[in-house]
Amino acid sequence: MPTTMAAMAVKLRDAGLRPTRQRVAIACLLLDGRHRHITAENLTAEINATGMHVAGGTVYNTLNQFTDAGLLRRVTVHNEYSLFDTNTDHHHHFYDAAHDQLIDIPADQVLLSRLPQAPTDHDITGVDVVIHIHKK
Amino acid sequence: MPTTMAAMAVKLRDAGLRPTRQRVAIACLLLDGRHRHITAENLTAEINATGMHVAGGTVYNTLNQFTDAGLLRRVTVHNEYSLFDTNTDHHHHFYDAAHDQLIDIPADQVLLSRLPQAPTDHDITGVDVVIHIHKK
DNA sequence: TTTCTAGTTTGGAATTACTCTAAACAGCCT
DNA sequence: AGGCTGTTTAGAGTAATTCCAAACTAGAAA
Repeated sequence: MPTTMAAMAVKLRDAGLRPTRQRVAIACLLLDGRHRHITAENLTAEINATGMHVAGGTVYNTLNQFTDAGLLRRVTVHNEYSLFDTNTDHHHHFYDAAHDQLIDIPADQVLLSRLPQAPTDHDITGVDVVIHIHKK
Repeated sequence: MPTTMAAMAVKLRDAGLRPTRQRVAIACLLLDGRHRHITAENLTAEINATGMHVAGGTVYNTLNQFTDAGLLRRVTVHNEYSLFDTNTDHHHHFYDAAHDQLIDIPADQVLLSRLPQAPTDHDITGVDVVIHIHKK
């Protein structure tokens, strides 16, 4: 399964995003099928490691655009900085605050057998379960 | 059930916090038994409304100290600013991102009938369920 | 009651994550 | 190639929060 730049360009176009050099580069790093959690800072470092340069603002814009397009998922476990999950399938998270570490939980390992009714005139758009853990 | 300053001083002392003027004032506003969600900015406005003044840094420090002492609970639904919940009992939340609105869900309205095992050497310290909703 | 001290508050500066802006640039259609 | 429109860029700007060193205070002790 070669994740070529051409394949990424197609993926971006399908998502309604013009495949620019920067977006393709970031897509190659993030949308290769591997499941990871990444920050803007973290991503910038990876881009730099490949020898190329992308402006800070563009990194933020791109992460937001990918998220809006459904290519990434924003994970909210603390309010210090944004975390993006390359796994957009339905799943949940363990979070160890002491080590600021996030671990995926497959959707089938959490069973919500009772959910409340959404408030009047509202639809449920998603259910996030965060299980806080602490090292013994 | 009068929520006197003296009662608040006792509550603070029990929590291991020296009952200073500022902390008692904030406790009177937040720890009176009412369930609410509040931000630092919001709290500052309320303090000002009573005619007293508390430095910005102290508001933040106090909210953090109350949270560490278990008198408040930090709610993480976005990463723009911190939200504190005066309800420290186990419960969950509806969150409407479009209106940045948070609504409590009593614990018994969510039934988690299957939970994953915590990673090796880790304990589960809490389970947060956030149900994202959107106005029709 | 005065004194002492450790803990607290203060205002302002510093930090941090992120957004905005206006000018340069690059896809892509023709 | 030409040109329109969307994108990138560097740097300035913003907003929430923390840090700092000096002034203050609660509470213990004298």
